[in-house]
Amino acid sequence: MPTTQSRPRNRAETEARIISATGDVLLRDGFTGLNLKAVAAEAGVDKVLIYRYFGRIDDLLTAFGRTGRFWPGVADVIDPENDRLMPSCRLASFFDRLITELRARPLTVQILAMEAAAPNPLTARLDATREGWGRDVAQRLTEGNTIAEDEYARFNTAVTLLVAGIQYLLIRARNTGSFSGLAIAEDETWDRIRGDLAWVSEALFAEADAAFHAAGKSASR
Amino acid sequence: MPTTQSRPRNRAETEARIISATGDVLLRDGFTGLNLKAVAAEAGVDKVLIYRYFGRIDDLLTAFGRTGRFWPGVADVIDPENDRLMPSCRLASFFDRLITELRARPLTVQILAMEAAAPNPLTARLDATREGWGRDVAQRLTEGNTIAEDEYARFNTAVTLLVAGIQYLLIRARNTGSFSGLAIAEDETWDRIRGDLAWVSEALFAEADAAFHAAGKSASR
DNA sequence: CCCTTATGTCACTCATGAGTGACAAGAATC
DNA sequence: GATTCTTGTCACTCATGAGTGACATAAGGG
Repeated sequence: MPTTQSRPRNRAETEARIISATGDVLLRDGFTGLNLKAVAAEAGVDKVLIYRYFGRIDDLLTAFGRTGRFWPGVADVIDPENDRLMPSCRLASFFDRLITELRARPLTVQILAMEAAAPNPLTARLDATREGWGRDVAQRLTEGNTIAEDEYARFNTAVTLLVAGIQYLLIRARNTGSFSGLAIAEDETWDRIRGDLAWVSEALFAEADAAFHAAGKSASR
Repeated sequence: MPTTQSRPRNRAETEARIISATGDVLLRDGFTGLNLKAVAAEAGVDKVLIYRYFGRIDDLLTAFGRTGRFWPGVADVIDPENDRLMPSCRLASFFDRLITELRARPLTVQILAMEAAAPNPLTARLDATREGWGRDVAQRLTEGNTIAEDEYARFNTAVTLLVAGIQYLLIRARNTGSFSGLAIAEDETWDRIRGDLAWVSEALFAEADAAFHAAGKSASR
């Protein structure tokens, strides 16, 4: 509970405190504990200022959504050597990086959980950011390789389902230690998942890898 | 709003009405709209009776959880011809049936969404039901086939992730029309997903299928 | 130094939902 | 028919969170 006595008047700083407090509350109490009173208390600021500066609570969420880059960028999840890797390695590296990025963003996982419960202005922001992300990623993962049209669609579905599965397990890991026998709260489990996904990637891309080799490009990382 | 005038006094029926109303509210308004007042109104019954007959709201959820078989049984998701099918077909049939079963249970999907938001007595029930389900299913899918120890673990992770992905997409489909380009609210999309998962199953089980053929068993459905 | 405005504080209303106590009226029992 | 228990109704309290109006004071401009 920060002192409210000696702080000089400063709208910009107060706004920043409110935004920051929003993230802190979300992180600490989850989206179920996110409300104006809690944010005001966390920021050491009167409720009224939130209304004055941001409008209603939805607008605060919108403003909060604008401040952070919650979703990892395409560059963050694509291997820097992507172009030289064979398809399965590209995909394995993508899963590896996606897991790392999302596990490093507990706030993002909270927003994902929020989104799963019910969409709102904040999750809409995340949704918009993610718009096209899937397509861009898929493009980076497959570009330069000869993959048949229908195979591409199947590949897309498979990757989407696996990405969805990763998100879901991360959401569940906030509250649950074990999912279907996987200790999803443990780092070691996620290391194992990374490894297993590398195997899945190979299985999914067996043909594409063969074609890649036949084309005489370099194959391993 | 049912009439409260002429209904004869009957505790058993009233309890049944309350339980039933719980499911109706959950289905209609989602778990965010589930509260005592709404349940009482839906049942056309006074709030007090819920306290009297069930105790607090958590106990109502527990009672509600006891009444229904929300999670599909192992037999519902395993092909009747499972033993004669090759591994990839077993898995494909499992995905097919799981999707069918879960899509036919909107209430279950609501409870899954609840569980993702925050565990409670009702979701605990679902969780307990599901306890061992994954193991049993995996056993049925692989029994009689020679699968190496480490390959089994990888297989397990892959299936868990895909099942998690299916659950997540179903949860999201309550509120969102499109996820990563997939129109998850449409029946046709789910038909396509079933087909694509059959392909994924083949890719994951290529080796096991080969071993199955080598053992001279019948191969197709 | 005074006045205006922006910043911050306080004290409320309104709505909602959990939970409780007291009372009214059937239904069975004697 | 009077008594008693159960079922159902009504009228509240308590807690919480959204949202608003009125006031106080710091800061800067004239």
